[in-house]
Amino acid sequence: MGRSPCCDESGLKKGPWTPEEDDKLIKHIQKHGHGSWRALPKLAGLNRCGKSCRLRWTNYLRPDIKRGKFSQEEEQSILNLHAILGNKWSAIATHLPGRTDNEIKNFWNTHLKKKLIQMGFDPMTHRPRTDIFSSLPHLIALANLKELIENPSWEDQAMRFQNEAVQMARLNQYLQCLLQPPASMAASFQNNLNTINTNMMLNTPYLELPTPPPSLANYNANFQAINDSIPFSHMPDLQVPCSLQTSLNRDMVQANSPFAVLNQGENSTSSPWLPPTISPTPSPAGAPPMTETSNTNTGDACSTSSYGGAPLWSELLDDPIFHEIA
DNA sequence: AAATGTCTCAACCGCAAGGGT
DNA sequence: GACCCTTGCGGTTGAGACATT
Repeated sequence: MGRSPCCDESGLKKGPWTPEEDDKLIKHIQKHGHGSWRALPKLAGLNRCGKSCRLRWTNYLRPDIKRGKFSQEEEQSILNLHAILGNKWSAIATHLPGRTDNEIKNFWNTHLKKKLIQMGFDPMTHRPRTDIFSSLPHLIALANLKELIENPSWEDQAMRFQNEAVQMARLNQYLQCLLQPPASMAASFQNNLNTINTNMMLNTPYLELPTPPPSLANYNANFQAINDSIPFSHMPDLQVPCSLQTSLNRDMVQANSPFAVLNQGENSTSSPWLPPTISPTPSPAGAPPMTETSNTNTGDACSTSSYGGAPLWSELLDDPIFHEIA
């Protein structure tokens, strides 16, 4: 495994290490320490560059390296630390005894990053992605709602999430239709989406929340099971059903909704995503929050009445265009 | 069973920081 | 201050393993 030699200008060997080379390196370091990495290869009788030796030692041969799968706790730690430190792999590694920065980086790139993306989170900021197309996972969750309600078994849900890619394509198509003329329909959809998101998020006594359909309790339990199966408890809102919509809206509310005042009243200084005492990595300047875009597009001023309306789950699901495509 | 696609992760590359002269 | 050398870090690559068709 590993990268193949790309050049051999200096006559030094590159590429995967043999057991003999490993043995030489280990014995030399055990006896003399690594000293100058540049000088080490000659002293150890290795036809390698010092850099290669250092990498092999620090990432693979060091005796205190813990190998094998990452535990749930380690995974959780990486997520938490990455939310604070960003791609500072060496800094993250210092908090995970026995794990190397390279190993953590690989684990992040192959597992954790994908998970976050699938759940609609920006892997760099750990915040919900706010442009409409990158929020498709949120919408997919909505698209799954009806079937989830009718089909509460875990196996079926798992199957459905595996088909996410197909549904994303369909939903994309659906959105394309909606965002084209007639503008009234697009505006209606966007308005519905805003309202759905807000209703799902604002678990607050200040608002009159819509009454959920009777089968929603099943749905909530199912969603909880899904959330429980994915170790993202560092994001507090993932503990509740419809977490994806919830988090999306938290962003929305914090940014510019009329309910920002309510939100600030509870926790005026710290981000809900990060520990309060540590400054997060600044988010890159990105697209404006969803509501800003949508409000501009639809002319909806985010009035209080629009947030206190009837439940709109069914309105989305009953949309004939959605069913025509899906 | 073979072909093809996808995933994993060890190892490489280039750059930057820090220290010495 | 300028230059050189060494070390460390983060991004990327690609062979091999594994899964799917």
